[in-house]
Amino acid sequence: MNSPAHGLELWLRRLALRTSLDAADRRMVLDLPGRVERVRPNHDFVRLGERNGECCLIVEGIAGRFGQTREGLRQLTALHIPGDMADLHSAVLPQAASALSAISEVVVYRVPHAAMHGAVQRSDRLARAVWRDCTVDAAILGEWLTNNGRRNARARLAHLICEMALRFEAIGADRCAFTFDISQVHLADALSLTSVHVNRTLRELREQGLLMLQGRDVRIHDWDALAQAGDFDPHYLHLQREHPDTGERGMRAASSDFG
Amino acid sequence: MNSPAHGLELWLRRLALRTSLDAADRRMVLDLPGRVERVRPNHDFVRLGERNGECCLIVEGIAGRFGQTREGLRQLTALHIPGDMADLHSAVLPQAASALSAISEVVVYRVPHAAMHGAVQRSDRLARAVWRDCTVDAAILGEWLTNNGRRNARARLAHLICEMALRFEAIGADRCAFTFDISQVHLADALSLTSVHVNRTLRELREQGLLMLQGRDVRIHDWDALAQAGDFDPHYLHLQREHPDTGERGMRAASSDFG
DNA sequence: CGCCAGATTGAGGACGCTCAATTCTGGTGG
DNA sequence: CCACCAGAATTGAGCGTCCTCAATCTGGCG
Repeated sequence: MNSPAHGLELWLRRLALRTSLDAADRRMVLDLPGRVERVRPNHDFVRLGERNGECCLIVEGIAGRFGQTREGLRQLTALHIPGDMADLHSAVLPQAASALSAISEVVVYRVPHAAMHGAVQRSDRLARAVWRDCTVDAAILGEWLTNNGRRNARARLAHLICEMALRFEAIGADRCAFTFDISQVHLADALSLTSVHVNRTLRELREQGLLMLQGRDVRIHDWDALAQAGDFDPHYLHLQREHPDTGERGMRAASSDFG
Repeated sequence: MNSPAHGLELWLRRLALRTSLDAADRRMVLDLPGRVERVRPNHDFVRLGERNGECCLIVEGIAGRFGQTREGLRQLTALHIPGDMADLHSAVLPQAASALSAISEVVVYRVPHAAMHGAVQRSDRLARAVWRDCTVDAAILGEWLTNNGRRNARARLAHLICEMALRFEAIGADRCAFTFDISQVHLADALSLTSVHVNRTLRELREQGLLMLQGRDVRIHDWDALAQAGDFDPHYLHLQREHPDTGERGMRAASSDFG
């Protein structure tokens, strides 16, 4: 349904969130060339170790970055939704250290590195915004490490759902009722759990009246309780235009007036 | 012992690993202004949520980036050694999403963001190298997530030791005999384990003749076996000047002729 | 000599895993 | 319209890795 143009708009909106870009900057982003590609679920569109010459903008669907052990155990190290430039870092580090794979049916828009570098060289503001976007991905990664390493299954799952809710909200969805096209196996890969345990934990959250996840649809019944259960502080997502410059964080277990 | 100048040299060497920087670029890096600060073990030098105006180059000692849960459980999301620009990303995202803390006695060199931006604006090559350095940190973070999420304690510990060995080697140490000034509590924080379990696992590796970790000194007796035990593939560290452009990775369980 | 942080060891418990069977769901073709 | 199928979700039973809670030991230092 979504077009590459819409994907670029979503990305631009995020870039512009904390940097003031002028009309020329915006044009450059929206005019980024590329080619559209449709990827079936569970198919890689960036293979491990391959040197690739494009950044992949997610236009539609959910994509994941996978790490893997010798024994074949998989770990999702990132989940990407429309408007995410999934391997922006490949612009400066073309040798992929992890694979990108479609989780649902995905549409990507492949933007040549050369075009990306061209845009970034022509505008310092844009360069900074792009670099920052990379940095936000790293901040999310750090939060995932803390989440998976130091919280139990229930909190972990709640935390991930909260994160995805806010990220979907930022691209126009309803925070408490959105489509999240992912299987329990993939949730397990993201959370360093097994799908069996994800299933039981999901049931627990459902029975406690916090959320429902049926088929592709998430419905959050009690945002505050879910954020509390997930020990969720949305700061790391850097979704707000401006931070209250108080030095206070104070948004632990984000209350529902966030945003 | 180390001077800020030496720290900057180490950092520059890494920047220059994959980008050809000219004399002017090198000068700009080596002339980066800043102020030296000594930090005692277990003291934060970048506090959570505080907006800070400098990037911290580690000149001496070991520093760590910490995440934390509501209950106070801590997770190390990065370990930094001399020559690391520990919070380079703060140049574009000043609101710290995690704290930086000294693990051993640490000397940092605080470089004002303004100086960093100035250098980066004056040279596209430098801009790209700096952005890439940020990206390598993210690649390491991703590997940590996979490591902690999908490997058992023994492999996890072996993997981390291998990583640190190569990173120390890159700044002049001996891969198989180096000083790693860190407590078992901090190792546990890095590996998402408890210190008790780190202790037992360390003993196991010692009894199997793989390594010795006494006091601050690591001695690796059998590199190949340790890399095998840790399922260690050094690619993600991006320490080599050039990658064999074959598309083959082939360095799983890095053999000792790496580097 | 006393103190303290860190390392070490023991015993018991729990959270999440493994293996396996069963049910549900949506899509396909007859 | 139904039979069929594959993939996903669900549930059960038993188990193991790692955690918790101590207690003890060690080495450096005032």
